[in-house]
Amino acid sequence: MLELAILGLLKERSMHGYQLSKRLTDTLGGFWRVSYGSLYPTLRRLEREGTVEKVFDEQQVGRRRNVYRITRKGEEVFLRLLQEAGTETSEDNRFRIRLAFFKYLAPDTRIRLLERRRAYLEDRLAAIKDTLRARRERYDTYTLSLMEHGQVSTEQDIAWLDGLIQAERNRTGDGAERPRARRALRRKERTA
Amino acid sequence: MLELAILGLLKERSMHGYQLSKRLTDTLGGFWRVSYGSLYPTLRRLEREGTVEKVFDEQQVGRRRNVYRITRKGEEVFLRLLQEAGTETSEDNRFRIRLAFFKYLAPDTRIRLLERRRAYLEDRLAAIKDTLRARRERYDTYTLSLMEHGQVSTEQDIAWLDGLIQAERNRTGDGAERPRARRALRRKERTA
DNA sequence: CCGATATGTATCGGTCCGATATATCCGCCC
DNA sequence: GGGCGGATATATCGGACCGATACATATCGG
Repeated sequence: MLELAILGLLKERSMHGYQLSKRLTDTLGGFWRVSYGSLYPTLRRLEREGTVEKVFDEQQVGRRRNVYRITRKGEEVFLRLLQEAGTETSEDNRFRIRLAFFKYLAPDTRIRLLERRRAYLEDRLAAIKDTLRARRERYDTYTLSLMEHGQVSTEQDIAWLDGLIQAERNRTGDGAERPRARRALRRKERTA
Repeated sequence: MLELAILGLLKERSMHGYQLSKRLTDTLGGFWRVSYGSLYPTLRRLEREGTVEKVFDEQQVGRRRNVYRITRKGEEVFLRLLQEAGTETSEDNRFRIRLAFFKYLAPDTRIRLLERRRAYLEDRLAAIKDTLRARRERYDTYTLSLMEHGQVSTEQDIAWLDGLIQAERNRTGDGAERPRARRALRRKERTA
């Protein structure tokens, strides 16, 4: 995840670690605060792997800083990472990061990723509804409120995604192709 | 976090690892899927620390299972963990878990935690608004949509919290004490 | 000029994740 | 009855990421 974010930001312009952390914290609006304990080791790992490289600051005025630049290989890795989406818990944040770099993707890839995310959230929503329907009486007020809030939030996230998908379709001017109802991905059986 | 969740569930009734994971995944509605890679090692750690202990299944019919019971010390640790709230990123999930065990807290402690969480979200909201006001033109459509969605979601989370706080006040019948505007916690300067 | 704050890099221990291995039990269908 | 798929159950491994902290240097207000 961090790798994707770093490469994406360096694609815009070369930066050093501290700038990366600032930029990232801003964009994600507090949903993810990058930790130096992951950032600096990751930067060195990426350098070792050849996806980023140090920019030599000849004059070296002022404070010491390691400015990094993305390499050709890094660009390739970035585009590959950007397109593959998983179904893990951490995908919540990963999707946000992905979206922040959507401009680098082709419109149909964008739509594919948005619909994939939508299907995932539909799954989550169905799971919550199942639990609420089948075992509602088992939970206390607070847990219930938690689950109901989770349901509402998820519904609103889906609505937001629908807006993005619609905007994407309008942008391409492709209004003829009607969206098909997609089969849910990896539907979890919660009715055990 | 996992420690709090395990102790909380074991407080209700003794369980083995697999049951814990099921129960947890249900309650958190897909926002957090407990990994066995954390669950089993943590259970053993807790046993080592003496907050849980194995229940001896004398007959040992059927499949092998390790049933755990919470100890007296575990109860104490649980109540302590439940009350202390931080400001880390992981607090998003931690708060959800905390809320799931709110019934074990005194009403005024509940209100304190809810207001603390509210203040934290207000901070986050202010940070997002700051960024949007000061650097709106710097971001592309997708990043902007991301941040605006973050804003809306946070606002709705706050409204949800307000509902919970209000319900709590009504429950105690203490309608006389008017809520004071709380100073925000650790307000981040984003206007650099 | 001094102290507080911001900038900048680095490391440590620890928690948690995701994948995978292994084994047993149960229901079902042929 | 025999076998097969799926649910139950525990365990481990490498790695990602976190939170705290240390340690510098620059900047700015008073």
